[in-house]
Amino acid sequence: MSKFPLETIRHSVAHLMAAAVQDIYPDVKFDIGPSTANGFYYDFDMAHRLTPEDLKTIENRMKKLCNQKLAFEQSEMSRADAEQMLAEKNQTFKLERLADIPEGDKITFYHCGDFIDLCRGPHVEHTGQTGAFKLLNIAGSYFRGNENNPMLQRIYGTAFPDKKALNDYMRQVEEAKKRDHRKLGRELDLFSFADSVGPGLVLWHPKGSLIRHIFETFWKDQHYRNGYDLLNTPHIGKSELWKTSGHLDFYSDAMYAPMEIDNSDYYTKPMNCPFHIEIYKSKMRSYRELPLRWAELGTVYRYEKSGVLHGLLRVRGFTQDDAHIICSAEQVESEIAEVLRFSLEMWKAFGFSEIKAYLATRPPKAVGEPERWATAITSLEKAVKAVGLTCEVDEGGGAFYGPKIDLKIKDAIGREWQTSTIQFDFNLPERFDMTYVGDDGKKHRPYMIHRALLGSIERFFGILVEHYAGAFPLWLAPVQAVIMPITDNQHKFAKDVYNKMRQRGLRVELDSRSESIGTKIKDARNQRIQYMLVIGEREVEAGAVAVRSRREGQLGAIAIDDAIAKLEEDIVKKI
RNA sequence: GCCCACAUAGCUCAGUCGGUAGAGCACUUCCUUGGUAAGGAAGAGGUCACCGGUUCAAGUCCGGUUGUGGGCUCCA
Repeated sequence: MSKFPLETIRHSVAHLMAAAVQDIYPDVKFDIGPSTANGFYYDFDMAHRLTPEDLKTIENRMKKLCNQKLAFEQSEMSRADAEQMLAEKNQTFKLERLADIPEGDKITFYHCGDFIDLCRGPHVEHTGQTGAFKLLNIAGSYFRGNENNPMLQRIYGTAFPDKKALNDYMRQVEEAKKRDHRKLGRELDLFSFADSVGPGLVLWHPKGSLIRHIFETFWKDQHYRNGYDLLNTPHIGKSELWKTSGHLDFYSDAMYAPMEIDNSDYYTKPMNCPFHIEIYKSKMRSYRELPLRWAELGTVYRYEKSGVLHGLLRVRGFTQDDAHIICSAEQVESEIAEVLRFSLEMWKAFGFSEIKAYLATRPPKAVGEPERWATAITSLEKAVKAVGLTCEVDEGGGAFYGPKIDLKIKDAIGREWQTSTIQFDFNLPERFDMTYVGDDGKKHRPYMIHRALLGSIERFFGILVEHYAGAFPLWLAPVQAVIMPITDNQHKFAKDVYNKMRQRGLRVELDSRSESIGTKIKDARNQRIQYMLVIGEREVEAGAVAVRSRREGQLGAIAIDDAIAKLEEDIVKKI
């Protein structure tokens, strides 16, 4: 064990890496090199374009510096001296960073061999104490994260107190790679993309479509039971609709170009809200109708920048599990609480129970009366407390049109995903002049809440694949059982079992290939099939199947009806 | 969109110094009829992402385009 905190080790290794880079590329200009949740990085600017092979070279140089046990020494400097030194070294990025340090704060440098860095520390004592480290990859990164600034070269790495901890981490990274939904999507034949169709446009294969169908049906059913009504709206709408909604003014960069039909411009929808609002406006509304809870699995298209597309997690055509709640001021609080309760219930059904809330409040530039914001934020806070969620507050982080709560869920290997969002909208009710008649006979402006629980079906599906590592619980599995006759003599019996199970609505396959039972088992395992039903001479005689379960292993011969009952029980229990 | 890398059979990948394409798995056919993670043989499968350039000759070198990956930025 090291006597230094992990962040100190990682930050020191970042310096060590910078020292090695300076040795090899003397013209390098430095930006910053902090520790991160999983390691560290350092940003450089230099003439040489780094390649993956360079990482080995840099790593070797780092190891040499480790052996020299060079001390990390702190020194303090006046602002003027610091400026002069950095200017002499032509460290322009460091000069800007120096200017960020508030007047009156101490200005400290750390020396390590020939490398000097503006840094508040702390560091380990010498380069022999830097633990076990590894450089991982090279990336581009804008100075200060601003795309108008020059792009720097970033090297990511990680470090741990000892070799074992590093190896454990690398194994965990491997595990995450094994679960990658893009890899599993191909192996399990769930979905694909085609160059000829276009980037970010998902092709759902039969098995992926089946899983999707199963949870969409569940979603619709749950919504109906929980007081929602279901809507269907078109995929395109006229420009005047998007002008009224403000999308053309504020969001057109992310919209697909219009198509002209009968002298009107039609746009594919980037959001469902305007259509739901038009349904609201199709007749005069009374306070007696409120709250309205309208849900739709609405497919939208957005022009996401090419560099951000990522498997199913970031696409250009996707289906939001959208809903809009239109209600009066008095109803806001209970409606929000109900949405949160419903979200948690939904996530639990899909095997997620660790959930955190993030509340975002009024930004400097915002629409809507301050009292409305205050009401909304108070009701969000109360609702989070009522369901017992831990909550972080992002002051001023809300959208200009209203405050929001986002939920983050933790998956099977501890990664957090931002999924559900519950947002107030003080903008669209104004723009579309939504009203209802109150008990006073006067027109009132309703509150409008957007919410998506799963986020997008595509993204949710990707998360689900990685959460279960492709081994879906029985109620979601596209294939619940494979029936495997050992020889051709059992084919007729196997076919009967297959028909019987299929008639019961079980999703079964019959593997009648002329392959060994070992091969059939191997293939079914690779497909993450939960139940393998082997039929040999003995089973035919007994009217049974030899059950092998993904979770429970060999269960021996079980009578057909009992096996069916067992599967049906698992489906109900959602395991 | 920006930086860097990559693109060879359905998949995973070889392909040396520029000389006209390879393996394993998958697929098809035949043999095999077996007891819980790979039985055997044969066959078919390629505009080496696309467009252009250099060259007697390009999968290989150069430029562009498209797509993918790792990041950045973005996600009112």
